[in-house]
Amino acid sequence: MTVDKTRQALLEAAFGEIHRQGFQSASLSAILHNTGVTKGALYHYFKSKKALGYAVLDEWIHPYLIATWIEPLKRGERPPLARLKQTISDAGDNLDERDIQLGCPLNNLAQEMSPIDEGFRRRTDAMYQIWLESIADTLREGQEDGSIRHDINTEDTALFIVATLEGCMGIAKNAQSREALLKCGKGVLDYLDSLTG
Amino acid sequence: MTVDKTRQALLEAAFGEIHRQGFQSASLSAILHNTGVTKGALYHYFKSKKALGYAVLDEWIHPYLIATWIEPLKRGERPPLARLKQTISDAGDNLDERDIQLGCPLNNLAQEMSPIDEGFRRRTDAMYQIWLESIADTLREGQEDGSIRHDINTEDTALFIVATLEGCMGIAKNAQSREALLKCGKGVLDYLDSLTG
DNA sequence: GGTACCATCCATACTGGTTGGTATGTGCTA
DNA sequence: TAGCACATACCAACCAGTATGGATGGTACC
Repeated sequence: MTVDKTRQALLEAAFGEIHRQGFQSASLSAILHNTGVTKGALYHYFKSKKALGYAVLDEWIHPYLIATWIEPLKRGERPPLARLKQTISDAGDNLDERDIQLGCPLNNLAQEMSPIDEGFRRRTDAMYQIWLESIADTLREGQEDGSIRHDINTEDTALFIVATLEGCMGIAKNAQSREALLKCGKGVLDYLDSLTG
Repeated sequence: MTVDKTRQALLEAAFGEIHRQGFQSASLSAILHNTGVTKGALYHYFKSKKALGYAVLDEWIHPYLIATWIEPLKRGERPPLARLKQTISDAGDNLDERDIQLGCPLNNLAQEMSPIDEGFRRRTDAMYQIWLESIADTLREGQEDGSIRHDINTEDTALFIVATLEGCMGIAKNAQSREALLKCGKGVLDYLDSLTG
C-alpha cells in the first residue's frame, strides 16, 4: 500500500491522545480503541511507545510547524514585519477552542519530555531551532531593507518572540480563554511594532 | 505533633517527584521510597493522590510564589520598574541548574493539568491571578508617579509579562541552557525599559 | 500456467510489572 | 480507653510489550 492508511490512522490518533494526556499518560489502549486498530498492527509499525511518540513529532507536528509558521514567513512581496505579524494573527485565528484548551503540541511535548528523554529533547529542540532561524531571517531581511531597527540582535529577538508566543499559548491554556490569548497576542504584536526603525 | 514532620516530608518529596515527572506520572511508590514513609501514613494525611497534588500547590508552590514574586514587589523606596526588574533578575539568579532543567513548577502543573482537572486549574489560575495583580499594581504605581507610560493597559501588560517569563522558562528548559534563559530574560528586561515614559 | 514459497500486515491471547487505593492491625499517647 | 499515627498485606485495574498464528498478495521456479 502506498499510503499506509493504518499507520497514518495510528499517527493521528496518537497525536490526539498525546495532545490531550501528554506522552507519558497517553494510553496505547485508548489509541487502539479510537482507531479500531489492534495491538499487533501497532507494534508492526512502531517498535515501542517511544518510537510512536518520536514519529508523531517527526511526521505530524513537524510538518504542521513548517506549514503554519515557516512557509508563510518566506520572502515575498509584503514587508517582513507585516508577514511576521500576519503569520501570528493567522495562527491564532486558526486555533479552535480545543486547541486553546490543549495548548501548543510542540510546547507540550517539549515541556513534558525534554528533561526526561533526550530523544524527545533533540527533536523539539531542532524544531525550535528551525522556527527561530525562520524568524531571525525575517528580522534580518527587515534590517536590510531598513524597516527594522539595527540595534537589535535578530537571533536573541527571535528567541524572545518565540518565548512570548509559547507563553501566550500557555496563559490561554491555563485560563481556558481565547480572550486571554488575544490580549496576550496583542502584547506580542505591539512589541513587534516597537522593532520598526 | 505541632510540625507534622511526616506530612511535611511527604509534601516535599511529592513536590520533587511532581517537578521531575509531572503529576500524572508521579509515582506514589517513589515518594514513599524517598521519604521512608509507608503507604498507611500517606493515606492517613491525604485521602488520594489528587489531594496530595492539591496540597503541594496550596502549601508548597503557593508560598514559594508569594516569597519570590509577590513580596519583593510590594511598595518600597525604590521605583516600581526597578523593583520589577530586580525581582526578575533575582528570581533568575536563584535558579540552579536543576530548576532550569525542570522548569517552573507552577507552569508545569498548569500546562499538564489545567485541561484535565478543574481542581488543579482553579488553583493554578488563582495563583496566576495573584501574580498578575501584583505586577499590574506595580505598573500602576509607576504610572501614578509618572515613571511608566500612561498609554499602556496595566493588566494586559502584566499578562504579557507573565507570559514572557513563563515562555523564557520553557525555552530554557527545552534548551537545557542557562544561557538561553539569560538571553530571553534580557529580552524581558529590555521590554520593561520600553515602558518608561 | 500452476504452485510453492515468503514477506508483509495484521489479530488474539497472554505476561510481568506497576499503579492508586483499601482493609486491617498495632503501638503509643493523652 | 479512645483515638491518632502509622505499618503491612493485599487488591483489581491498567500498563507496555511479546509470542504466536493466520490471512493475503506478490514472486520465483518448474
